[in-house]
Amino acid sequence: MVKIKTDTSTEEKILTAARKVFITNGLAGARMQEIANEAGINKALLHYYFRSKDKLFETILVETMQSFLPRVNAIFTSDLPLEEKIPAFCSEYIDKMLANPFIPLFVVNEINNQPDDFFKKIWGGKKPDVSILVKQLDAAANEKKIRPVSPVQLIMNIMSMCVFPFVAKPMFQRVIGISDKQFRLLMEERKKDIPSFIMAALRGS
Amino acid sequence: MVKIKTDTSTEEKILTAARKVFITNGLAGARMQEIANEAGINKALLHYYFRSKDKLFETILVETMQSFLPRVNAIFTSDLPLEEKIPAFCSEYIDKMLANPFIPLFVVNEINNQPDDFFKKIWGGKKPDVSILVKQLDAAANEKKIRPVSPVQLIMNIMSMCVFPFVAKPMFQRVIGISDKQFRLLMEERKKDIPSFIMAALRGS
DNA sequence: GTCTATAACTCGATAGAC
DNA sequence: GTCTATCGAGTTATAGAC
Repeated sequence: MVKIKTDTSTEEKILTAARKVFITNGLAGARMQEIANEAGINKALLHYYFRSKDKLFETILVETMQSFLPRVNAIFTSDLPLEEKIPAFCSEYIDKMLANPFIPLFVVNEINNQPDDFFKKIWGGKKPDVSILVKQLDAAANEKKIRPVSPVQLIMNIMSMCVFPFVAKPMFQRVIGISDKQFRLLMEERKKDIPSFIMAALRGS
Repeated sequence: MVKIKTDTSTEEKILTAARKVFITNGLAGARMQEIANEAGINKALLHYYFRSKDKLFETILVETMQSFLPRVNAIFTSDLPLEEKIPAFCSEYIDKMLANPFIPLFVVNEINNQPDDFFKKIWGGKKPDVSILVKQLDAAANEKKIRPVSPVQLIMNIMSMCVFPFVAKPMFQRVIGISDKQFRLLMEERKKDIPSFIMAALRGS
């Protein structure tokens, strides 16, 4: 009789615990002991399942990113018109981060610690294709639908407005004095506010 | 004869070294040995001047923020008109980060690790006053100079666009394929591009 | 104040019983 | 597969000579 894999297998318990600890503390800050406690097992078992701390970390990292990027990338490189693509992108991105609020900081740290390793693991050699967006912006500018705009600056602006509030959440919460719940509502609003802000900037003078 | 304090006193050497190591590696990633090497002294002296690693770190943190915030805050809470305030804010902010490119990531990590401690040390109880900006936006909207806009969303947008590119620099560099020098030029451009992007969004439909 | 030497401790990893 | 016990490398911190 084949053993049915359950969500509470030891391996799953370890992964769940490791996800939590690595994502909140980073690689250097995480402790194997803490992961073991969180999983309700002992340190030795961690090494039995995943040879080393580094290997366990890499597992979490790759798994996390692969749950995050594909859909966002698909929207970004699609041929949806700008007025649909930008809202779709923001909405998908913000939803993913609302569901996994610690990932942005985690990723930002990895990006800065081991950039080449990181992108090799995530993109596997080929990077996101921005050429479609560039063509769209050119075309829209030619038709006078928007003013001419640097694609690079635009990409930076969109990503910044979507991601940064999550990375700096504790600061914004203290400046404007809001709870976690209110923060979530604010981010929900931003799924619409960011696109309309951007479209206004693109059309404006 | 009174000893003149020079920039190369042992204490200064330690602070310079600690700044570099802590800012690039964070508290957990930093090694006292590395700081000692960087300063050209031995580990014992670090403890002689600053009792512990934590104390040394706190010194760096507070010093860093106090070199960073006052001018930015002054602009933010000034009564400059919007068309001047926003460019001044972006310009000052980006200049500071160009001069200290690792600070944004450093700060973002501190914000997330010990938010209450952090803001107590930095703001000492009172937080930045956003009321002036709120009034300015209201007034401008009443005079039909800009469309009505949520101050909170606007503040998030401005800060995000200024800070996030520094935090995610390695990613942007790889996506658009640029060197450190080109990145710097891009950020110089943004000192103008962000304000014009924002003003266009504020005026637009 | 500055150094060398080393104590005290943290933490990842392994050995070996069950 | 899972546990207890422990090793050993790496680090912070201190003792004590100069």
